Amino acid sequence: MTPHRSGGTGILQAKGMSLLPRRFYCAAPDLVARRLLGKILLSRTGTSVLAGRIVEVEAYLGADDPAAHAFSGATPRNAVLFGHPGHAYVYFIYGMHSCLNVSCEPEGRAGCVLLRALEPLEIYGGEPSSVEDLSAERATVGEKIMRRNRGLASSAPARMIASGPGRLCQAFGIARASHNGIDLTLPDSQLQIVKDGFRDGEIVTTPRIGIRKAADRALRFYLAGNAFVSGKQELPRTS
DNA sequence: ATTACGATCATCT
DNA sequence: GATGATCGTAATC
Repeated sequence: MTPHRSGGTGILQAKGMSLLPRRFYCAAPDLVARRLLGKILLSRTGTSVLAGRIVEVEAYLGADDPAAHAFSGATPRNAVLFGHPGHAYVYFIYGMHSCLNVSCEPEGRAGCVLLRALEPLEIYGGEPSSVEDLSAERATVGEKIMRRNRGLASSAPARMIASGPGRLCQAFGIARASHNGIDLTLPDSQLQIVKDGFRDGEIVTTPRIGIRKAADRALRFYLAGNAFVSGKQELPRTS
């Protein structure tokens, strides 16, 4: 049983998860990016909890990274990047898509991590009273909501839910107007990142996707072999 | 299987 | 007025 290669939607115990503290984010973006792999993004609304394991990220630096929004200095749009670490930076792009970043570095220094893909998870709040309790209705609510948010049929493969920065925002209902600037480290925050007992396997490093400037820098990171990473599937070698 | 393009808008030149 | 940290569909090989 290799958790990072789990082929489908997993069940997650709410117990045993702990909220990442501010200091987790107070470091260079490439370090924070690697450390975020395997952690869990939570969106808690009044009636539901959406959860996804972070399986793909990109680091964006500050003044020395031409591909970063912070490269040309602070503007109203990117102000969050220059504030305290551990906050959500949400921007709108291509006229259609929202993207979610997590700010890092101490206040005054810009830098962030773009979340590029999640493996959808189900949160189970209490002790399961039976196996049936887990496998039936309650255990599929989160994915149902994500599919509905994405306009996906129940027959669509699960990797269509959140394998891409725009997709994961749509699945979680994340937009700039409602989520930009949220502090991810507060116990009552709608958006949080937590750790559980998950251990990463191998991490793959590649150049970042879809950028023209600084396209050679290897600042994209993902969990090797994970089926929920964006882009075309890596086919297993047969020879 | 791979490539091309349209949608659609906040931000910056 | 152009561009982009994208995605889904259509066209082409």
